[in-house]
Amino acid sequence: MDYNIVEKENSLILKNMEDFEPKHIFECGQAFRWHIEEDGSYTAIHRGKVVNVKRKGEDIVFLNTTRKDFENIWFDYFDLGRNYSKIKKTLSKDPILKEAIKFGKGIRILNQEPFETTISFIISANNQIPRIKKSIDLISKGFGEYIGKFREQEYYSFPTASVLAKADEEDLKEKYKVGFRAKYIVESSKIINEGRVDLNKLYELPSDEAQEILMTLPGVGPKVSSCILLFAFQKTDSFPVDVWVKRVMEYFYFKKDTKLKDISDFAYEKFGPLAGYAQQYLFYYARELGIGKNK
DNA sequence: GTCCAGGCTTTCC
DNA sequence: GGAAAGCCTGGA
Repeated sequence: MDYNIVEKENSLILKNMEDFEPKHIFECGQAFRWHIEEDGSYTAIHRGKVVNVKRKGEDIVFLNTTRKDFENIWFDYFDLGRNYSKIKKTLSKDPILKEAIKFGKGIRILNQEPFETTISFIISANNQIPRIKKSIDLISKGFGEYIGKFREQEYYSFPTASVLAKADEEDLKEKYKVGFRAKYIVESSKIINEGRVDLNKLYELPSDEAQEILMTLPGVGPKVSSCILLFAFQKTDSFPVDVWVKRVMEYFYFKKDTKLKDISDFAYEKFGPLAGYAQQYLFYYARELGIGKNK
């Protein structure tokens, strides 16, 4: 995408950023490692760096970073090489997506780290967002490395597979609040650490083959693997169906109770390689409006 | 092979 | 008391 970047003392400013809304990006459920500040800005952590982003009029302001880190890390993380106006234009041909996009027009799909994303979405199963965030923060603090402070808040990296492979299940369960998912976390970390599943290989594979491999990990089923594919591997044809997406799809498209597999098949037929983006707009829309909750 | 019920930790509403 | 970004197991 084309954008104008301006450097000031300790900040970078991206001028006229229409397709970038920090609230939409961080609160559309794709990421858990962010902190909302009192001024409404968001502080995120990725690849050992901490950045703060905020909308200011037509611009987006990045704090606590450098031009070099922006180019090497944040450009990719925020998916700035992609033209979201074009994606939204295509999806808006569908009247329901058109409405959904109005609510989440500043959504971008982040490119997150594979291992962290895998464990995070194992934790997400049958769980609630505040608690998911809490567990991930505790795990980072307990097993990760100290990175630095920003506005009195300390930030830690997410641990590696070799570290989590040695974690104690009872500890994870009780002190880190992951409950029954503890054994999935340790077992999956072991499998990845020993190279029985090579996450880096998944970038090159088509979505269905990559999904099959991910689903050999304990705690990883259809929904969790779809999230990992979409949020870490840029498999944008992946369409995770959670309770919210199920509700919103049934409410608008099917008008009846529908099986998860039928919903994701339908979405792939309808949206093809843009299915993943469609899912994010629909998810945000459904949650913001509480669609289908009282039926 | 597919489908489905029940169980799972704990928090939040 | 029920639901929560579901998965696993066992049985039909």
